[in-house]
Amino acid sequence: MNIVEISKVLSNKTRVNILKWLKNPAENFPPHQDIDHFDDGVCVGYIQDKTGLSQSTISTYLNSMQNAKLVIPTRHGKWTYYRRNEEVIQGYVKVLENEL
Amino acid sequence: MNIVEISKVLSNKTRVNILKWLKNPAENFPPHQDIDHFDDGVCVGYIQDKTGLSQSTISTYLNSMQNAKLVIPTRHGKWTYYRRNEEVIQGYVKVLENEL
DNA sequence: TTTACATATCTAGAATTATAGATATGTTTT
DNA sequence: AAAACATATCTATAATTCTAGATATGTAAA
Repeated sequence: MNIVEISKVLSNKTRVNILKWLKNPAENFPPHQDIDHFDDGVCVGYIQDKTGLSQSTISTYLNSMQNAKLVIPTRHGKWTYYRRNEEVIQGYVKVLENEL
Repeated sequence: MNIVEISKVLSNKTRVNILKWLKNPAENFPPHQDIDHFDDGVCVGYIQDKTGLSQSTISTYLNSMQNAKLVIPTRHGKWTYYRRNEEVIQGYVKVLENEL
């Protein structure tokens, strides 16, 4: 749980939005075809479409979010699905509450 | 209350430390001479000494923290004292709790 | 009213982050 | 096995942040 590293992730509007969108995938993304639920999160392509940024940029963003343990990737066939890591996200808020 | 702007402040170890130190000035800084309490916070010089960074850097940091409304400056003679803005700090944690 | 002092602002170079095109990797389909 | 597809990584440039020295401003002391 690294305040500085997580704050760096949150210091970008798009990355904050991605986290928010992932709270409610069904509301923010089209349904997946190969998988009829969002249990493992949302595929990179949908996230990219929603942001309008390039594929490599979004992949880089998701990688930094994964390094900070804010999201968890799961591979299904050729897709990678990302979902929130609620434990870490809530833990971060708690740490701020206590330490900040 | 801007998540991105405040996160930028928190994405630097020194700035996070300054906020933490200001929670308990009497424990983290020497007593002031012109003022015998810490009601208005801590003067820039003490903060600078504690960090070991240059005067201009600390002044810049404090300015960014003030812009984000995380700290409140008060001038006494030739000194400027900075204290935490608890309302905004707690408010930020609440916003994260709800929105993130 | 100079001088000294505390802090703020200006300026500039170094370091980091943002962003995307090109390419690589792994998977599925044909 | 080749082609198509989704994502990751590499490479490079633009933009931003970091940091400090120099300078300016405001206040107090001599």
